[in-house]
Order: sequence, then C-alpha cells, then structure tokens
Amino acid sequence: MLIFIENRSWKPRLSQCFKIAAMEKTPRLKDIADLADVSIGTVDRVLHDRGRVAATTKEKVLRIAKEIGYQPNIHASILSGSSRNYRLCCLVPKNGMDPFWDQVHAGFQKAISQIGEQNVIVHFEEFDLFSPSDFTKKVNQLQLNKYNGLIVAPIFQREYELLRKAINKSEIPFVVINSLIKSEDKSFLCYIGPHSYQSGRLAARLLAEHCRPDDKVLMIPLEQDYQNAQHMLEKERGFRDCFSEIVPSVQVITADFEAYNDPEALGAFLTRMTQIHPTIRGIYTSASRISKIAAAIDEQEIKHIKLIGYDTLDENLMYLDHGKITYLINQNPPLMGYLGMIYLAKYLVFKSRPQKYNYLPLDVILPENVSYYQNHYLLHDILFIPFM
Amino acid sequence: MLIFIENRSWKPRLSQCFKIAAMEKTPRLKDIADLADVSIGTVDRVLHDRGRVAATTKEKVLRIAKEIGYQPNIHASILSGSSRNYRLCCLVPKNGMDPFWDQVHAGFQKAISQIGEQNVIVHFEEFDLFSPSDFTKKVNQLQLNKYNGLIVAPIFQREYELLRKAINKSEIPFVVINSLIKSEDKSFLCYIGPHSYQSGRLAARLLAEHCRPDDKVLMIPLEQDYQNAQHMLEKERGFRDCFSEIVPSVQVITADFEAYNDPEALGAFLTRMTQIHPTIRGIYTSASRISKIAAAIDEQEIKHIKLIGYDTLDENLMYLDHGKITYLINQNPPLMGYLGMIYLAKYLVFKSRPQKYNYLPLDVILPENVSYYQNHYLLHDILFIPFM
DNA sequence: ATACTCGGCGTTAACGTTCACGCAATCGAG
DNA sequence: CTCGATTGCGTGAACGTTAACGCCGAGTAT
Repeated sequence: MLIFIENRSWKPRLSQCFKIAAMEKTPRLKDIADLADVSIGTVDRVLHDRGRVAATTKEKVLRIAKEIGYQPNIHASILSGSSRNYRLCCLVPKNGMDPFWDQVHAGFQKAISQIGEQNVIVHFEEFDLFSPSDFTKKVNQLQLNKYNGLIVAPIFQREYELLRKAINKSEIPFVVINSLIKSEDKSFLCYIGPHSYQSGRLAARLLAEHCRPDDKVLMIPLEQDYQNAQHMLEKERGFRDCFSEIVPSVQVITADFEAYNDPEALGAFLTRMTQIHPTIRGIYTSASRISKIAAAIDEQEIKHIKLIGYDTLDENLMYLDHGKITYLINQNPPLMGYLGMIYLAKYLVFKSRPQKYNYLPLDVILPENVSYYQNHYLLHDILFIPFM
Repeated sequence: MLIFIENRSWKPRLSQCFKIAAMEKTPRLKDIADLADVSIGTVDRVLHDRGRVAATTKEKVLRIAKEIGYQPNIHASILSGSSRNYRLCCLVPKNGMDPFWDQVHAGFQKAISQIGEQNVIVHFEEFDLFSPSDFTKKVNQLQLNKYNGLIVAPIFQREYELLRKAINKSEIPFVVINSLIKSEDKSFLCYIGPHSYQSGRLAARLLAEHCRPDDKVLMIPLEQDYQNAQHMLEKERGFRDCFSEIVPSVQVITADFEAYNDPEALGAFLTRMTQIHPTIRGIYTSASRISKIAAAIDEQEIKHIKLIGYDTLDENLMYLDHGKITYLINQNPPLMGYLGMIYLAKYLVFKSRPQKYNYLPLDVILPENVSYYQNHYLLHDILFIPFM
C-alpha cells in the first residue's frame, strides 16, 4: 500500500533530493498528525496511552497509524528520552563461587557494556549458592521500590516464595532465569533458561545411539538435595522418557552421590557400580559436574563407557579434550545472563515485551566444535538492539 | 577518570535533576568543543576527517576526545544522517532453486527487515546455481559503480576471477559468503561461512565414536564436479585427518555418485558398496543431500549404519525424525545470509569493520534439539545493532 | 589595486520523538 | 453565578550529531 503524504517540505539538501528518487519516506508522527488533523503531541499521547485525548480522536489516530504502517523511529525515541534512566537489580548467586554462575555473570557484563548507553544502571545483590538462609537475608534487605526491574534466579524453591509475594505487591517487572518454580504464579515478565525436560531427553538420545539391547545407563545427578531442585527432576524425567521410548530394553539406574568433592570416595563408588552392573554403557550427570566423574573413574572402566554432562566449564573441557568425556551439552550460561538483562532493559526502555518462555539452545559439544560455544561467541558482534 | 565539565546548563526537567544525582553524563561533541575552545563544527570535522582544520587544532581536539573518552552517540548520529542511503548488491544463487540457498535468502530477508530503517537498499542479482555461464552473464551486466557494497557467493572458482578484478578496480567493499576461494587476493571486507575443514573433522568425530577397530566409513559427497569446489575438498581433508588421528584403523572410503536424483540407481550403488564393504559403520555426505542416501538406502542395511550430513532442510529433518539419519550438522545458512548483510551495512553506516574471518558455528543436531536451530532462532530477537 | 581563491572556523537547520507546560473549553459543586 | 477542577489539545524545547553554508582574512593572480 502506498500512501501519498502531501505536506512534506523538502529543503535543497542534496542527499535528500537523491533520496526522493530512491525510496519513499517512512511515515512519522507528523504524517499521522496531518492526516488526523491533530498535533504531534496528541498523536504521541495516543500512542503512549498517556490519556487526555477524546475517544474519537484516539480511535482515529490509531486507525491512521495502522493504515500507514507507522513504526516509531527508535533512534529518535532513544535520543529524546536519553535523559531517563532505569535501575535494575540482579538477585543471583555470587560471582566467583561456581564456574557455572561465573559464566552467567560474564553474560551480565556483556549486556551491561552494551546497554550502558541506554542509561540503565544495574545493581547486584548476590547470595551464597549453597545457603538458603543467605538468600532469605538478601531478600529481606532488598528495597524493591528503589528499582524499576529485577532479575532473579529462584535457586531455593521454598525461600523464593517470600520474594515472590513482595514482588507481586510492588508490581515491578521481573525476569526469572535458570529454573522455573512450579507455581500458579505466572506474573514474571519472562523466563530465560534451559528446557530441563528436553535437555534430559537430548542426553538420553546421545547415549541411546551407543547402546545395545541389554546395556544399562547410569544417572548420577551430583547435586546437593537434588530432589528439591525442580529442574533436576525434570531432567531425570526427560532422560527416562526418552530411553523408554527409543530403546526400552536399556535400564536406567539413578544413583546419587553427594560427596562429589571427594575423588576417592567417588572412585570407589563408581567401581562398585560398574561391578554390580558390568554392562553400563554410559553415565549422565544432570548438574554441570561431569568432570568429577571423569576425574574419579578408573582408566580401564571408562574404555567402553561414554560420559555426558553439561556446560563448557574449564574442567569439563579438559576431559573432553582428553576423550574421557564424550559429549557436553551446552546450556549457554552467558547467553542466559545476557538475554535476561537485555530483555528486561528492552522492556523498560522500549516497552517491548519479550516472549514469555525463552528456552536456550541445547548445543551438543565435541572437541571439534567447542570453540564456537566459548567466550560468548556472537555476543561480541550482536549488541543491544533498539526495536519496539 | 572523572572530568568536570562546567558549561552544561540544566533545565528543570525532573528526570534530568534525578539524573545528575544518579550518574555522570557521557561526554558529547559540545564538551570536547568547550574544552578545546573551538566550535562543534570543528570538532566534527576533525573526528570525521573532513579537512579544513589547522593541524594544531586537530591534534588538540583528538587529544581531548581521547582524554575524556568520547564515544559518539549512535542514535543521534543515525537520526542526523537518516537521509543518507546506501545501495547493496547481492550476487548469489537464485532463490527457489535449492533448499540450502533458500535458507540463506531467508537470512537476507531478516537482515533487510532490520536494517530497513537505516536507509539501506538491497538489490539482488541472482544466478543459476548450476550454471557457471549464467554467473558470468550476471557479472557482466552488473554495474558496480551503482552500488556502495557487494555480497558475493563465489560458487564457481574460475568464473569468479573475472568479478574479483572488476571489484578491485572499483574499490567498493565486498563480503564473501559460503566459501573461500584459494587466492592471493585478500581484499574482501570479510568472509562469512563454514570452516570446511573443521566441519569435516566434526562429522568424523561423531562417526568415530561409534566405530570399532575394523569398521569402515563411506564418504559420498553428492555434489556435481566436487573436485572443483574448494570447500568440498577441505571437508574431505578434515574428515580423513580426524579419523587417522583418533581411530587410524578405520578405513575411509570416498565414492562419489553424481546421479543423486535417481533413487534407484543410488540404491543399487549403495547395495553394491555395502556388499563389497560389509563392515561399513557410517556414511557421510559433505553436501546437504544426505536425505538422498536415506531415501535410497535399504531398510535392512541401515540398521547398524549411522548417516550424517548437513543442514536442516525439510527432507533431512524428516529422515532425522524417523531415525534414518542419526546426526545433522547445521551450518546455519540463515545466519550466513543475515550476518553477511548486517556486517556490510554496519560497515557502510557506522564504518565499523568486522572481523575478517567469521566461521559459523557447527551445531550438532538430533531430534531433541532441532527446534532451536530452525526458523532462524535468535534472529527474531536480536536486531541490527548500531555500534561503532 | 582589484578580484579571485581557499584555509580555517562558527552557525544553524534538520533528523523524529518525548513531555512539560499552558491555554481554552467544559463540568460540577457551592 | 462563580470558582476550581478537569478534559482536550497545541506548542516548543530538548536529546546529540551532521553537514551545508557563510564569514573572515591571508595569499595569489591579473
């Protein structure tokens, strides 16, 4: 559809003259205003729903805007509003305590470096990954009304309830990352993180391709109190479902071992398991600690056993290179941090609402393609993008 | 470093008052101008090297700009220059002839929809994927001086030479996608496409994990005149290198079959091969036509044979779902088109020079994670981003 | 001496959007 | 009937950068 807009005056700027010949102008507020016989200010009030406009005028403006396909000029918008600013708060596990969360923090930093120009200030409220009480403490000292938005990792299911109620009362938008709590409450702006069930299925598929009819596979979560972590249970469910669908004859054995920081104990445990179940073909760890298994397992036992786990942590990569770990599944922690912050900032700055559920890609990693998934590949080039 | 800038007047806009308390302003042209005792116009001339400035003034301005860490405001810059425009030309295989290139075109379209605001006009000059002479014809009717930039897929090694010389004479920036021609000439702005050698290695690794000592693997390129396509040769080299490094006892057999559109002939050929080499464990196709093998191969023969190939074409996905194809490697054709255009546009609009070599990620695809790599995942959210 | 060119610099309109402010008309309460 | 509140709308400054234009003075050619 081509609409002729009469009222545009052309000054003899050379480049503009060229432009007339080359392409039509994109419609502006002014064009809507002219067509609707109102002022720019009125159009702006309509489009931003700032009230003080007659119902008929409003309708007319909206109709015309739609007809001529108005799209706001994001650059003008930012430039104009460049004096506004927003305060975000990140309630996440401490940086420097856990390699997984360190990578998430790297993603945050990447996002911050890109949205800095947009007048977004980020405050970190970090808690101890292994201490529910520390989480509660940080929640209590959080002054929600100081912020325009919140990013939260609901690591502790029960303790998180407290925060949720406070957020709902204050009505600030919040983004949930890493895991979804089973709850009726869907008031979050969006979720960004792995699809745990699917992730378990993918691991199963990779192992299943190697299994013969009477093989067994071992699942060792390596997570403290994993029965209380929703995403761990989902992974196990996916893992088992996939096996029972594609190679039902293979037996899946779950056996957790929480003292994963003691290599000798873990080694003894693994030796015992392989003796009881000599046809074990693969071992799956649903946390990111598969390197603990690789370190503890006996050189001989591993010959015909495939190890699979999560994330490109340095320890994991070492064993992947040595061939002790066969596959890693990348849950892309930097992207989680990056997108969480970007989406929230975009929502505040541009009022652009993200998809509600954003499942991160599950990348299968082998020594030959690992380089593409390290160092936030692609995030280097792709920056915070203004769009509505 | 904190610099106090005296001369900024503050109008009583509430949000701005808040801002003073919250953070320092980022330096503007005006701040440089004040410190250097010149006008904005002069500073702009210096920074854009538009001449007409005394050497001492120029030096002074540059020094101050560096000292206060001046970064141009990209939004103001675009807004101001929004009347400029740029013309790009895409010299690529026709849309609608080949599923791989159709996906590349989808990436182009995505990029166009995002850079449209930036006043970039894209013209397509499409040639027949299977006709070197058509390529030459299109090159000859191309008026290079009409464009500010070029994107080219050098499918035909020899015929491409002609174009290269013309480009070099005209000195317009050009982006090379899909494959790198072995040539001394490195004058292109950047390359975007697969790392063919590494791609072959990855395929080898995936198959090798399934091989026992005396197994064999079959490589069937399924490409017309594949000896003349540089990237095909690279893939084969990578494939063989990887096998000889990690399981040297496995024999790699290359056997091309160009009549790949005749399922019966291909089926007969495969039956013959499996009879001659009964221990074949896997078949690798270095073009994106692995579905042809899946369609032609006998149900019985495939039981213990893993098929691996490239790209998420519909035909390939069907056989992946059915379990006939075990792995697909995604070379991400949409991303190739997308980035090619984005990088060129960014270079023209923002003068930001991309990395010279951009190798696309090699994603391993199974039925459980295929959804993440279809429909240009992520490109939906991540848009053309202004940055310098 | 006059008419130029041109180096060096400042001024200013324009890009499209936002939002505070202010004016006029209308409404409702006293 | 009057006064304050509210509704509906227009005006214009501001955001930071770009580049056309024009002025001044020094140098050069006639």
